Parts: sequence; structure tokens; C-alpha cells
Amino acid sequence: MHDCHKDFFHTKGLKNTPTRDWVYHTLTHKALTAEDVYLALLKQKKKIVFSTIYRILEQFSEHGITERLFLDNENKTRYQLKEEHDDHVHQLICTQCHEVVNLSTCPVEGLTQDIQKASNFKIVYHQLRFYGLCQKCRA
Amino acid sequence: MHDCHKDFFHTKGLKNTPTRDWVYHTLTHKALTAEDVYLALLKQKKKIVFSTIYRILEQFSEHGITERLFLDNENKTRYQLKEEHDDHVHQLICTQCHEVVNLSTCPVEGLTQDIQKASNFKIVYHQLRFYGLCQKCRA
DNA sequence: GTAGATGCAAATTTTTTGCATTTAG
DNA sequence: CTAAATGCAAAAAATTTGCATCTAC
Repeated sequence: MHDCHKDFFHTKGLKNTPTRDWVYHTLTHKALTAEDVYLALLKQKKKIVFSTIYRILEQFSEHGITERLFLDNENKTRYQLKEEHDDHVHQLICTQCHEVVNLSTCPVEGLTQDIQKASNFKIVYHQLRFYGLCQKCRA
Repeated sequence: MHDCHKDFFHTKGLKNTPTRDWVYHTLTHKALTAEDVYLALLKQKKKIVFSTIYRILEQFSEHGITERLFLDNENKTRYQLKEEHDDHVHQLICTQCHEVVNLSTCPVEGLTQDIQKASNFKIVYHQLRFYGLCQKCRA
């Protein structure tokens, strides 16, 4: 069995199982639905059921391995690999192929304090998302 | 029958019906689910079915009257009144009561061009959302 | 009168749950 | 050996659709 992420899973308190490994390897910089993952694994002849996929993806999200994303015109959850280090989100999202590019800098860092003061909200995190078409999908 | 929004609906090509008016009056600065709307109207003894609510909310969203919003920990669509004028979104959202405060300024206006150039994306719109607890919910 | 709106019931889609069995550590 | 993970089937939750009837204009 694959064990290239054995330690990685173990540090999260997760067992290193084949299904978990398959799902993990399916995830990319694109934001995938549970069905996308299912179909990708089906194509590779990996047998897995939807409930397992959902359970794994939800665990991944709880442990900060993945992140949930919703697009405005569909009623389903997409999951994308999450950058380890930070809890706020700055990304470019292609609305056609669902590729996600993480922005390295936080352009609104300084703003949070100001807005917090002005609004009386206790701000916990923020998301800055730019939507559009990636280079490929512009064709 | 209410007709305070008669002209408003007509300019959108929508008939001025009681149900549409009820749903419209239910919407606020909070982001509500279809069920929230249903329950609010039930409480006012207004009889309406879910399919009608969904149809109206989707129409409102198509016509820019409302806007869809997803929270990270629930799998359902929320609808909020949308500011007429702009297509991008800058808001403060209370994760507990779902109050939404629209920010008047766009703090990332200048950035879009830069990111577009650096990324080769054709950026169509963006969303900047700060999540936290509003003054009431902090108590 | 007619296009659009609604109610109702049924279907679809997405996600979750219970439980018996299996497996990683 | 034990807690966690999986498969399977069934249920639940959210949303959509078809169609007959009704209503705004």
C-alpha cells in the first residue's frame, strides 16, 4: 500500500488507509465535488463509495487539509487542497474548470483592524476571492 | 394587495403578486435560507409553499434583487438583499445570526488589474468577506 | 385572453446515518 | 485486540420539476 503520506496522516490522528490515500491524491489545485472525486477514482478502477468519500473529505476539512468552496450557481460543496499555514483565504478561481490559484500575499491585512473597530464585529477570518477565467478557459 | 413595490417588480418584468411581495418583505440584511423565509411567513399566517419560495428567490437572484451566499459549515443556500449598484461584494457576515453588513468602499479595487496581469486570469468579479460575530452575538 | 405565477405532489440531487464487517496500528 | 475506517443500503435534507389551476395585467 502507498505510504508516502503515512506520517502526514498520522500527525493528524488519521490512519493511513488506501481509500484515504486515493482521495488525497485526487485532490489538486482545482476545487472538486465529491462526485468529481468519485469519477476520478472510478476511472482508475479504484472502488470506493460516496459515503466514504464524504467522510474523508469532511475529515480533511476538519483537519485543515482541504477547504470547502461554494460557487454561486450550483448547490454543492467543492473541496480544494488548503495551504497549510493560514486561516484566511485569498484566491483566484476559474469559474469554468474550477482551478484555484492561491495568492501569496494578503492584500487586506491592514484593513481587518480598521473594519473591526468601525463595525463592532469581532472578525475571525476573511476570504478574498477573484472569479474569472483562467488562461486555458479563455480560449 | 400590497403594491408598494409594484413598479419595482414591473421594471424587472415580474408581476406584482402577493407571494412575491411577502417574500420580498421577509428579506433583510440577514442572509436567510428558503426555510427561514418559509418559517417567517408561516408565523405571519401567510400560506406559501417551498417551491414558490425557491422560484421567487432564484428569480430575485437572477434579477440582482438578491444574492446567494454559502456558509462554510452548512450545505444550503442563503439569500440576502443585494445592493443595486455593484457586482462585486464586500461584506461583514456574522456567522451566528447571519447578519450581513455591506462595506461601502472597495478596498481591493486597484488590485484587480495587477492580479489579472500577473495571473493571466480574466477576472470578472470578486468577493471580499469578513466573518465573525456581530456586536449582539458577542455577548 | 394570455403569459406568467402558484400550489401540490412527486422526483432529483446532494449529503448523512446506522450498522455489520474489515483493517491499521 | 481495539479503535477507527469502510461498504452498503436506507434515510434525510435541500432543491427542482411537471402539470393543472389561478391571477395580474
